[in-house]
Amino acid sequence: MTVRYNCAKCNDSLCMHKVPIFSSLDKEDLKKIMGLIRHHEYKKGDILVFDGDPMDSVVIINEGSVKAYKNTADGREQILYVFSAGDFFGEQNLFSGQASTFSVEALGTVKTCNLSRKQFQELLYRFPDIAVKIIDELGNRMTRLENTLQSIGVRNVDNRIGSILIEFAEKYGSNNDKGTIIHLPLSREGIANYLGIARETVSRKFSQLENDGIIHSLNNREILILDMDRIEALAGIN
Amino acid sequence: MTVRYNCAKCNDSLCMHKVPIFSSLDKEDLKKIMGLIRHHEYKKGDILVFDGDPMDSVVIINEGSVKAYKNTADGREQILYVFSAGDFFGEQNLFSGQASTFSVEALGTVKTCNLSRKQFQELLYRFPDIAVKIIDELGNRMTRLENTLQSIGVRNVDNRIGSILIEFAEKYGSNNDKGTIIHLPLSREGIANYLGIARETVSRKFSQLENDGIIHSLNNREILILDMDRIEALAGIN
DNA sequence: CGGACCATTGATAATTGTCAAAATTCGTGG
DNA sequence: CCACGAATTTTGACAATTATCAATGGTCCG
Repeated sequence: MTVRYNCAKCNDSLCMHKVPIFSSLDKEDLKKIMGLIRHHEYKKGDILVFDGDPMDSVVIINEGSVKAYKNTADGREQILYVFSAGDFFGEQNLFSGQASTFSVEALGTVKTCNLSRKQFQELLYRFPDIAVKIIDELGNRMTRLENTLQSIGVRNVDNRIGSILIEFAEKYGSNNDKGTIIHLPLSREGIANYLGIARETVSRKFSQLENDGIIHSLNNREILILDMDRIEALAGIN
Repeated sequence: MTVRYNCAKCNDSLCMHKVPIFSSLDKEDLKKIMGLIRHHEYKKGDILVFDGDPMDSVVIINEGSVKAYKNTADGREQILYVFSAGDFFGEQNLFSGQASTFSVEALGTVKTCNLSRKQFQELLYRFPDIAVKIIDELGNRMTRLENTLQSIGVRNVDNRIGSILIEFAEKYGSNNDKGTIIHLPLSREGIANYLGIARETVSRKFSQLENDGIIHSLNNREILILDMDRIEALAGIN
């Protein structure tokens, strides 16, 4: 289920390098930290953390992506974040030692770098810049969460669909002579659970966009954005 | 509109004392910080910060409460937080120097302690404990935001009404031989904008709860919870 | 006391959720 | 590489919920 592995890329400092919170450190310092890291590999569907589990380490995504979500008693799922390479989680409960407030599941093959809580704390005291970077990153994440909350709270379904397409285009899109191809990290159901709507509604809205010539669905995981301007209009000015 | 005032309570260190992020400092350090603080007073309806304004200071609520919210282009409002005494905001943009990502409005008479961004940064480097406290507090706030997101995303309106009553009971409630009296910080419209539903729906749900003998509305800003168990059942187990 | 503001109620319409079935896509094994 | 079964997605019909509009009633504060 979870596999320890030796990451060649990590050994030459590359993996940590692309993690923003460590970006201010020099090669020497990075090497020291490197020794503290435990690598793990997960495959699609593996659960990295269960909501309510004690968190004893900070997990940095090195490759692949994961969803962080909460379940209601009756089984409905709300996705809070989609984390990709360079993102981290588990820092919330770093000092209080509280249990995780969400579950985390691999959306495909995922490689992580794990630092124990204690080691991470020591780093914070040794390198004050890291603490500052973390506050900064938490601020960014909070801003994203606030935007999602606004989106679900007051914006209509068309707006939300538009917004998620723009978000995914920026994170998972590649340009092409026809438009932008997005490799979706989530299934239709995942998108629905991210936007707080029903799976079928996502299908219907996508079909409608396809009829209007705004997008073209290549397969279940890839869509081509033909008219980004109209997607932006759909999302509403943010 | 905004008044500078001299806070007797602050001068004997009490105001800072109840701010969690400064709680680890001793009296001497507190006194030094005290000198850096600028006090402001606002009255109901005053806007402390506009969404998009540059933020040059961290604001700590000393008395009263405020709402932090975002507006869509068509004027709909989503309330993100209700901050009360001891809470702070403006730290998100501390290092990046970014503009505020929400507006903040006084819900009644509000007194604040303001620290300039530069002064606050210096404090962080001088007292590493403060940085740790802030990361901790940001973690808490994020957890609250995640819960709100889940609530609006997947929980039905009854659940949300139950949840907000519990939240307000904890923060603004006082016990009584009949039950718990809540002094609501928000109007019906405010509650609606916090829960992502229409004003009229809040009225209807409250009326229904009153008919069922679960609550009793004393006036526009005070309700008496008669049966907390059934409120908890309404909210669903969290 | 009066006027402004806020809250409630009713009727209706619009949107989305739910359930069921068909169609498509995906992945595995031959 | 194809075929098959499983999983996912799409579509349709209908029901349920909530938003909206409009009018009335209540509350607060000078």
